Amino acid sequence: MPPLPVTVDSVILTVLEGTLQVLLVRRMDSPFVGLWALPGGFVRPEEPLENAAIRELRESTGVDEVYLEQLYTFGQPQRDTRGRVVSVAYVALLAADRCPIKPQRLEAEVRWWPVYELPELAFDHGAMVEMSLQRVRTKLEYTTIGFQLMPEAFTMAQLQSVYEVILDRSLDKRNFQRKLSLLGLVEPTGDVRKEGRGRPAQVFRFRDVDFVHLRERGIHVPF
Amino acid sequence: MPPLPVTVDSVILTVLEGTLQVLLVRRMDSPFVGLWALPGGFVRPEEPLENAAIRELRESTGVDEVYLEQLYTFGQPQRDTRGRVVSVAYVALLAADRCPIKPQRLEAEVRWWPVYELPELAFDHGAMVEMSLQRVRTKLEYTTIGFQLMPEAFTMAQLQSVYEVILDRSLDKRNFQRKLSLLGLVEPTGDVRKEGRGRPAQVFRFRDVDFVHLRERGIHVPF
DNA sequence: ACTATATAGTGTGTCTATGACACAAAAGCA
DNA sequence: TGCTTTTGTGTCATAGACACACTATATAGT
Repeated sequence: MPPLPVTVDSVILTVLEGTLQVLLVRRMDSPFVGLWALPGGFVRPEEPLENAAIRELRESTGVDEVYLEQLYTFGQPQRDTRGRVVSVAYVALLAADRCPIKPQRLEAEVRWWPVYELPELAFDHGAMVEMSLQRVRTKLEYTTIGFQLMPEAFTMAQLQSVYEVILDRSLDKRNFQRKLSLLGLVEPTGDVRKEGRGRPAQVFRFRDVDFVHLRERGIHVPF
Repeated sequence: MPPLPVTVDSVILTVLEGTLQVLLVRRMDSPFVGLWALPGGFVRPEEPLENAAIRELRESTGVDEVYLEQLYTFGQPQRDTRGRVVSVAYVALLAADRCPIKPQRLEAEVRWWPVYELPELAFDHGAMVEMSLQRVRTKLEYTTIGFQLMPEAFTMAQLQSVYEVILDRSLDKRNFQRKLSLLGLVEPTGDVRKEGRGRPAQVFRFRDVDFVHLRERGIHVPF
């Protein structure tokens, strides 16, 4: 049976400027020249799939050591107009403060796009982004992946805002905090943070909590 | 970039004789000659991945039109000793009464194996089965995939037994029925079924309920 | 310094879901 | 007829979910 070209494509998400954003690169080659696409590329002969995703991630963002999860494999014969290519899609979550790519000008070749205002995407990359959003929203409810998007130290308001941005709805402050302290996932560092006006906020960090425990404890995190 | 051979492998599950069983085929060729493996094969050049899974399913069981879901893509370079092969794994759920393959003698080349008493498996197929069990157990809690394993008409005891077999624990009869009727997923056909001794049981069928509703309604089905 | 404004922090009450639990009804069999 | 097997049914106690409003502490402007 003839072998098939295999690529990886990564949906790299971050929360920046109060919205969920995805990293896109502008295509320089045919097909879809000039359109925006997910960063990705061919898998090398002796390279594990995940390593390929990590490599592409490093090439496009300069970062590794991020949360990375396989999303789905897209294999429709017509998804690439040049010929059949099978693509294994990954989702990566990146804390904004660890990311060297700044919110950029519209002319740039690599930039963050708010997921609710995406341009037309090449290939089936729109479907990949859609699926990644569903996955992240769902996992936000029974895992701690949300933490991947936070800096080491943060305030409750920041954390809640990340949840709200991803879930695309507002949450009740008191219920949010109650739940979180009930879970014992965070602890105060002792510091407070003054950000312009308003009462200073306590600063928290994450405690090392086993990722899996949440589901085992039957805990649901949409507040 | 050199292309890679791509295969699909299917974890085909059913509930038979009171246990969850998976369909395995005995390997005739190298490597792993004589070991048991998941049914699978190479993806054809113009064939969508899912179609390849359906084709293999039909070839090994004689059935199509089953619940089929992509599980994960396995791409470690060393997973096949002959050379690198990327495998897209699928999970299929098959109602026992729709399946022509009967529980078979040990010598057969294709047979059901109880998932808790598996032989050594070829390649990384053991990991695939493990992952499929986790997936199915999880989805049992917030979707209606369990229904895929039932015949059209069934009793409450049968339905509960399927849930118990998959979750590998016993459930409370009253709580199970309360939840189920609360969800409005089943309706009595009006018939009763006499099975040997004991009071006859009401027969139910599934109502057409949108698959997605369960999660939207925040419903949890572990009883 | 006083006031206006902005943000942080905190508790209660209601409702619904969950889980534990036991006995009567209807059939077959001896 | 009575013994066995399987079905069918309700309550209560507990925990989690959700809705909801005011006080505390800082800055900015006058």
